[in-house]
Amino acid sequence: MTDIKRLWKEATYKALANLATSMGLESGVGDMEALVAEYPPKPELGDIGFPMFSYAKLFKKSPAAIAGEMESLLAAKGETLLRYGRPKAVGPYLNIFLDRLSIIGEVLARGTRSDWNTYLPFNGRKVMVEFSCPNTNKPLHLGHLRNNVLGESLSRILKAAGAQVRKVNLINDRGIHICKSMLAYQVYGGGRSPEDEGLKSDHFVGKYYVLFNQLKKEDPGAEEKAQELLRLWESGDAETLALWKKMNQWAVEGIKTTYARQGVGFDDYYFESLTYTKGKQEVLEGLSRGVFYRDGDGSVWADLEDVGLDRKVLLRRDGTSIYITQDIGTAIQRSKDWPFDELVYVVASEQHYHFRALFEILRRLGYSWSKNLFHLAYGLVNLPSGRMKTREGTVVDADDLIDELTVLAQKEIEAKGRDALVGDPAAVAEKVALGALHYYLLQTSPTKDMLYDPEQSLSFTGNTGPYIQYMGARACSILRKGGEGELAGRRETGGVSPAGAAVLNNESDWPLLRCLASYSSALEAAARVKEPSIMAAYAHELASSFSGWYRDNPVLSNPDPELSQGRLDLVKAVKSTLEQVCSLLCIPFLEVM
RNA sequence: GCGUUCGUAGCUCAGCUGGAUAGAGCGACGGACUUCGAAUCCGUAGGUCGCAGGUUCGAUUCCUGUCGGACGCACCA
Repeated sequence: MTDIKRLWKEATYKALANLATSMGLESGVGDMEALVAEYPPKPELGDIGFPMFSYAKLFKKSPAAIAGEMESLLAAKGETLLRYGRPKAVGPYLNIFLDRLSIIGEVLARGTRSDWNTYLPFNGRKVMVEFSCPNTNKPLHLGHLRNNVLGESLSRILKAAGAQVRKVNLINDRGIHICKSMLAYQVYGGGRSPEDEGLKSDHFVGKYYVLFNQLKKEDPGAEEKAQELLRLWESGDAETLALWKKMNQWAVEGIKTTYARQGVGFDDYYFESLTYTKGKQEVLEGLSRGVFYRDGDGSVWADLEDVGLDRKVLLRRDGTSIYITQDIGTAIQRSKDWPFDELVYVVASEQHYHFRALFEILRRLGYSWSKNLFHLAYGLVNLPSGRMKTREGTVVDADDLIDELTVLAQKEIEAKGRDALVGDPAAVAEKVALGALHYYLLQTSPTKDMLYDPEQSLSFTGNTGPYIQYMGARACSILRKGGEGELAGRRETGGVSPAGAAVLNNESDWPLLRCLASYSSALEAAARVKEPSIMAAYAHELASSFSGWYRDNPVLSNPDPELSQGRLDLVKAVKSTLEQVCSLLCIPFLEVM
C-alpha cells in the first residue's frame, strides 16, 4: 500500500469512528484492520473501494446510506486530504478516486532513488529464519532447492518490509546415516579424495552413501557395523572422528558451493554434532517441576493428549536425547543467542506434527516466546513420473538439474542468435536457469505439494521466471537507447518535474502506474502471511502490465520529446521495481539476455 | 482408528483478513514482426470452485458432515 492509499484508509477509518461517536454508539467500529480496502473491478468506479456492508448492523442503516454519509464527511475534510483524491459513494461502497498526479510522482521517484522503498511495516522486528538443514551424507536434491529458495526469499521479503533478519542453518552432521557413508568409504574408498575421482565433494560422499546398499548385499552385518561406528563416534574414538571430520568437510564444502550457486546464504550455522545433547537439562528441570513425567522404565515423557497430540518421549530410558529434545535445547539456545520476536522454521510439511508438539512443550516449559514460533510447512516436489524416492533412484540432484537447465537455456540463446549480444552466454544461461527454477518453485503456495514438470519449466514462455527477466531486459534496452545520461543527470537533483508527471496522466498509462503503486501492499501481504508466492504473482503482473504498456506507448519513437522523457521516467521506475522484485524472489536480474 | 493438509478450466497454478462479473500460464483455435529485442503481444473457446448441509445482507473463502489424494501419529531424524 502506498503512502497515499494508507492515508485514505486512515482517514476513512477515522471518519467511521467519528460517525459512530456522533451517533452515541458505544460498541465502536472495530480496529482499522477490519476496514477492507480493495480494488474496484472497473477503473471508472474508482481506485480504492471500501465495502460498507459490515457496518450496516452497527449503524442500523443500509450500506449505501453509510457510504453516502461517509462521502460527505470525507469531502468536508478540506484541502489537505482532498489534494490526494476524491471520495465517492458507489452503491454500498465508498470508493476513492486517487489524485493520479500524486501517485505518479510517488512512483516515478523510484527511478531516481535507490532507497525508494519507505514503507516498512515490520520495522524493528527481529525475525530468525531457519532453513535448508541438510544431512551431510549426500548432496542436495530438488526438495532442498524449494526449501532454500523459500527460506532465502522469505528472508529477503521480511528484510524489505523492515525486519531485522537472521538466517540460520542447522547442519545434520551426525547419526546413523552419516555412519553408513563412512563405513562404505572405509570398505570401497581406498583412501581416495574427491579430487582423485574427479567428483564434487558432496557428490563424492553421496556416492559412498549409495554404495552402502551394495555393501549390505555383500555383508549382512553392515547395518550392525554402522551402529558400531556410531557408538565409536559417540565415545570419541579418534580414528572414527578423523574420518567423520574429513567426510563431513567434503559434504559441507560441496553443499556450500551449491548455496553460492543458488544465491542463498546464512548468517549463522548450527551443527547437530554440537547441539545434539542440548535440551536434556531443560527436560530434567521440567520433570522436576511436574511438566513431564517419568515412565516405569526410566524414560521421560510429555503428555500432550489434552491438546489433541499424543504422548511424546523426550529422553530415552538410558537418559539420552532424541530429535525433539535437541530442538527444545536449540530453540532455547537461539533465544539466548539472538533474542527474536519471531522464529520461522522452513521445514517440509511432513514434520508438521513434530513442530506442534515442540511449540507446545516449549510453552509448557514457560517460554512466553513459544507463541512466536512458526512452522513454514511446504509440500513435496513431485515429478510427473511420481514421487522422488532415494531407493528407486528417482531423486533429482540439485546441481545436475541446474546444469541441465543451463544447457537448455544456452541452446535457446544460441537458437535466437543472441550469443554474441549477451556477452558471456554460459553465465547468462545459468542466470536464466536459476530464474526459471526459482520462479517455478516460488509461484506455488508453500503448503501445497507441487508438480515439477521439467518440460514446462524449460519452456521459456508464459508465466515463468525468464519472462520476467525478459521484461527487465527490455526495459533496460529501452533505457540504454534512450540515453541514461539524461536521467542520470536528473538523479543528482532528485524528483521528477510536475510536467513529467502530467504527461503520464491518462488512461493508457494508468494500469501500469497502478500496478507499480501496489508494490508495497504486495510486499506487506507477502511478509505478513510469509508467502513469497504473493510476490511471485506480483512480479508476473508487473512484467505483463509493462509488456502491454510499451507495445501501445512508444517511448523513443514518438515525436513529442516531453512525452518521451515522461515515458522514459516511467520505464526507469519499472526497471527499478522489477529489479527489486527479482531480488526478493532470487531471480537474477539481467540487463541483456 | 486419530490428527494435519489439499481438492478451482483438459494440464500446472493464482484468488490477501468473507465482498462488486472467479483470474493467469500451458495446451487448442485465429490473428500481429519494413516500427524501442516476436524468449513478445492481441483475440476465441474452456469452470455446478469435489459433494451435501449450515452461518451471513453476501461463501471459492468460515462451520459441520461426506468423498478423494497427500502426509503424520518411533525410546529415527
